[in-house]
Amino acid sequence: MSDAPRLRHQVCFALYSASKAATAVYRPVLEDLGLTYPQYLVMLVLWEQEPRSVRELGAELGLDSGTLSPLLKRLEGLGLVERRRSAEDERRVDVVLTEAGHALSAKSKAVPQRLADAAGLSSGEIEQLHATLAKLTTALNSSL
Amino acid sequence: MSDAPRLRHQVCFALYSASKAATAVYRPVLEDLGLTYPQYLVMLVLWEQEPRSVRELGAELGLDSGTLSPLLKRLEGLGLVERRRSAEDERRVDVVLTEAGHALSAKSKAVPQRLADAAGLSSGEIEQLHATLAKLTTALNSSL
DNA sequence: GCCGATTGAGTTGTGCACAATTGAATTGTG
DNA sequence: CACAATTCAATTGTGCACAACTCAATCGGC
Repeated sequence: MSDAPRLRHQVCFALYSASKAATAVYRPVLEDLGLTYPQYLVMLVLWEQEPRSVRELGAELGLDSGTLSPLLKRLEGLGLVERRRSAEDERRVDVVLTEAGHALSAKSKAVPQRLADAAGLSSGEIEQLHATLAKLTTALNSSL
Repeated sequence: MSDAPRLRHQVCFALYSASKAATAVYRPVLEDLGLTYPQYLVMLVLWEQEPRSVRELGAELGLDSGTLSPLLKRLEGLGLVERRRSAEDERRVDVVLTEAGHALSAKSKAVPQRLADAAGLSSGEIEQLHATLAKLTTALNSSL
């Protein structure tokens, strides 16, 4: 007993819980779009800029091909993206949005507000949280 | 392009990234203990108090039986816990630590320090982050 | 130009997360 | 007491995360 680390005192558990809670809030909203949360993240990157290689998507999101390959296959199955071998470098696969993929962008605009509404934090707190998380993530990733 | 939500501006992505980075820092440390991160969380709960029913573990961790049942089966396979039907209520399964499970507690004491070392945040920032995350998680979960 | 090293995407295998369902045990109400 | 409703754990199915590996394309040094 006793001097073992306590669950409620652990920042790692607070992060884990908050992250799960956030995706749980998004889940029903994204379900209306026909997307899972990681699929939504991929679409966010593509809505910013396309085409993107699998490699670039992985760098943005911190995911490897073992995660992205099947995920992109599902997005392609949904008719939202297309994959094609890059002409300049035959190792690369470029991912581009289909017309349906572009169209979904409009329907997605209301998504982030959902989290803000449910968060119960002031915009100042949100901003500070965001900054601290960014700093933390950078430090943790660079310690590996 | 345009007014689509941007990945880097999303708090949900900051949470997702930070949570993944934290478990990545823990992974090699926990590997020395023979545990995955969710298995470590379950052990944390049991080190605080046992026995715990599957239901109670799920309530503490926010996980359902679909996640816990196979996870506990693996912990049992490792010889760290035992499961047995509760005497008072035959629906419940009580999870108890084995001797090896108790012994692992001592080796786990150094684990949380690893994250603190890698975090690059002051203890004040950590504390504030923890408080904000707790508040956020409560608000998000109660909005469901 | 050749060849070893590296890079990029995909596959396989393990484990977590969650929805939906099953089936047994218990509870509540008539 | 009876029995419908609820609770609890387990199972099934889908999808994400990551390690380890394969294989082809490219790059670098000579």
